[in-house]
Amino acid sequence: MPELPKTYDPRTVEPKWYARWIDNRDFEANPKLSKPAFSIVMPPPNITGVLTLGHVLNNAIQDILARRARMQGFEVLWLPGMDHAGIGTQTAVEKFLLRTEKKTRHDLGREEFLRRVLDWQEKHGGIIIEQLKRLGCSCDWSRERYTLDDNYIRAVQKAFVDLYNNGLIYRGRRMINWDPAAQTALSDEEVINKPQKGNLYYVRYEIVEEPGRFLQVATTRPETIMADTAMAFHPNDKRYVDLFGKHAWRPLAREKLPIIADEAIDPEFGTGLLKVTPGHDKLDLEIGERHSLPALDVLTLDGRINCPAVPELNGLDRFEARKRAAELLQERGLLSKTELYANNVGFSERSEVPVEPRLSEQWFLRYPKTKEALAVVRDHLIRFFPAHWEKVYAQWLEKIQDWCISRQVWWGHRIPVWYAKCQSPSSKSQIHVGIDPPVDSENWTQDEDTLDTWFSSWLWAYETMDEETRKKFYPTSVLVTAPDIIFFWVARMIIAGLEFKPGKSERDEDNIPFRDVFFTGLIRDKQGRKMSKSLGNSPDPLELIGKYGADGLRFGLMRIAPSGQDIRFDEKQIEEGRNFATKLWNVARFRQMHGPSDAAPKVDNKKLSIFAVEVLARLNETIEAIEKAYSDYQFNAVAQELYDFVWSDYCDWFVEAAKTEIFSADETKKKSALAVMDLVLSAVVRLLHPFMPHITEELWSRLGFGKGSIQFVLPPGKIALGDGDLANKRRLVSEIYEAVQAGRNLRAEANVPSNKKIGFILRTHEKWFYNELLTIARLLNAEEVRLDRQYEAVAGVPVAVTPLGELFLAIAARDKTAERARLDKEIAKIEAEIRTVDSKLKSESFVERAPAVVVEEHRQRAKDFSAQLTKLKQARAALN
RNA sequence: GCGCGGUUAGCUCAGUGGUAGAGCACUACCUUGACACGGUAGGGGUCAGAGGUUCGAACCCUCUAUCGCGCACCA
Repeated sequence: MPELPKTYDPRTVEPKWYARWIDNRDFEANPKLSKPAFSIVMPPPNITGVLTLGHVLNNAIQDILARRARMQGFEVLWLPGMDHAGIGTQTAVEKFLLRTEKKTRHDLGREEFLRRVLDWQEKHGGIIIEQLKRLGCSCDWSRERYTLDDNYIRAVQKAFVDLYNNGLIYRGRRMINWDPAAQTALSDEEVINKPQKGNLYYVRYEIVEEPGRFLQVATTRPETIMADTAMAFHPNDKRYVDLFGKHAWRPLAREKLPIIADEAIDPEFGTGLLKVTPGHDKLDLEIGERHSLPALDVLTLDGRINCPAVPELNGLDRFEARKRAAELLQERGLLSKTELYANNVGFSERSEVPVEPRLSEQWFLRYPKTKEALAVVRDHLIRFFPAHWEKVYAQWLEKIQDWCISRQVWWGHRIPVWYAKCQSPSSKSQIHVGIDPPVDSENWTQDEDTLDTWFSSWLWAYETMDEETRKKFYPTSVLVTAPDIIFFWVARMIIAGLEFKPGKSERDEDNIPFRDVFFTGLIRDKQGRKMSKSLGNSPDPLELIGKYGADGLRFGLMRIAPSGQDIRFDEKQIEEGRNFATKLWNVARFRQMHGPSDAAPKVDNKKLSIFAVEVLARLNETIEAIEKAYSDYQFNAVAQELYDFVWSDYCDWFVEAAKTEIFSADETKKKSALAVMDLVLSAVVRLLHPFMPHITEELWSRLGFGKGSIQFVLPPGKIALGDGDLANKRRLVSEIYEAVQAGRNLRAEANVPSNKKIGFILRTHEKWFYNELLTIARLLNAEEVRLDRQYEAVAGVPVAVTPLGELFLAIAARDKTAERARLDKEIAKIEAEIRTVDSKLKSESFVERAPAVVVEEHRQRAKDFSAQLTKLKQARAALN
């Protein structure tokens, strides 16, 4: 067996193993096997996206779950894929065209533009898949899917057609969110409200029937005055009652406006008068419908004024026009005042421009199965982790509105609807809704629009699977996703599952898309800002992999990823992941230096050193803690448990203590210590494998723990330490370790260099640790630890009171002042402890009402402390 | 306005009623026969504030402050 290199080099090890796993088709799921199923569908990244830290976090978690399940004997399907990302991809290509050719998509025409998108996809598509492979993701790449696969397209169309035939999808002219930059309708979820500083303009409207009398109306949008079709006040508002039925002059594009009364008006706001603009405001449209007012549209699709009647404004951009309109009114004496005003404005999530409420003919979905969707989460057929997202989910479903699913975008799933070219108004067949075009297609034109990208992704959990796969792997075991798409995707997938029933029965539990949902946190930068391209604060994960290895990145990130909390990213933490990998590597290397490992180490409980008992007991505790953490999706806790066990319990304590046996001439003892190391190392690499797949596979192979891959080996179970004396042995070890720490502290306080071997004297009547003196000496870096029951130290020789006895440094007396100060500090510490414990014990209510165990614990502590204090005081008195 | 989450060491964060923790950073010593991407020791916290429940509160309850998120309102 070749010796391990001195440092671990992930750059050669990681790609080597990944290639081997792929060659062996280790990640491919076989639905024919009888092993229990475990499945995850990957939230499909955008086809032209590149890997971000968010993806790393999300996919590392999925990989951990998939790899752990594989080890546990599940048949695992982790199904990867990509999303066509309608608006996103189209916008990227449009920007590119404008920059390189100074052309818009309209210049090219639909067909040519789509060809260009495909070129773009050819060039930039799928990069992220290669990056995920570099991360070590164990996806079944043979099943990679795309939301524009032929089958998938048909499935999306079928969903549309079925919903249409069930009366759930309809076409209607309604107020929608219009994105003037992308020039498409958006769903409510794609609009983000942001507080904005603006002005409240007080505009004067003259009363037609009473020339010279003016009404004041407060508005934030004077540029839409030309679309006013009424003035309105609250019917109980006495100020305006006499005006009911009269008219006001519209100040721009002068027209007579009826003055009406409507309950929707808030008399407290502004002047209590509302200019009713049904074409540009949702509330106004409702008022307009109640009073049969016309809805005028004075904006173009790209957000300019379309009103030839006011040439000063016509053609101006909406924000330009707002200023100009205010000036015009000012010039005409119709603007009485302007106030600074903060209100919320809806922005397009994608284009980051304010959306325009707009009356438009679009396709809508009346959500089905909303009650059932609420129930499956409320009744925990689907469990959310962390659970508080259940409430957010429920609130969304309770207030749900119809979903505007059509987009004026070319890249995507074309709406499967055709309109007859020559319509005979009475004919019912002027619309054709179907997966296939009408037979006489030359007489029909297909709807120009495409479907909201989420209308395709909501089928992702099962339309990515064929019949056989679905039978085995649907519903999926768990979905791992970021909470910002809980409405966009998670909720809609649940609805789709319940509505389309892809499961093996009609029952909800067979049709829900997943059983658990784990919501990750969002990764922020060190200042707490969201990572974004424009801020440039998002590190390139590939660069991090280059510096720290994929395993280092994964482990470092997982250790700081608290469940459901946002994560503040700091590269230091990835460095720690890398350092941990190196630590593991080196402690394995240490084992390997002492001969070949035993794949099936046998340990005899009776022959184990007490230090071995301790480390194995800690391993058992760690295994238990890890299992609990996994069941709650507490990945950071799993990582932390492993980190602490490996670094502290195993490396710092056990390996150091075991060196006594490893370097001893006693072959039996040496073998026993090496067997314990094999036991621990073999367990540790298996426990770590889901987090750090490459290095653990390398060590598994190098140390020869098994012939095959570590991927399919059962995780370690707890080791039987059925020794009735276990607790006692563990107590002895902790007393030894405590004494060692006290002794090391003595050395340091006395300025003895770390590498200098020095003598210790232990004054004690205890005998039980005689056999461990060599180990104690090694841990203290002592040349010897001499036992002396009667030892009388010269005043000023440093001493520590330990559970084993009083431990003296075998050096000449120190400067008495320094030693006094040191002891005084120790005494003060102990006295403080005693005060705390005593005050509790003196309290009658504590002694009476606290559990007996707790009281007894406190009594024991008080006893120990005062014994320690007595000895410290004696040492202190000797210095006087 | 409603709802959710956070506030613990200089920093990033663990900690579900009984002795306040880790890593980083800092200080000192150390290249000791796995590891300087390392070892040993040390300093550093009235657990945001106030009140309550309890024998006992970082932890449970109420209120306040503050930061973040979601929803609603938005003339």
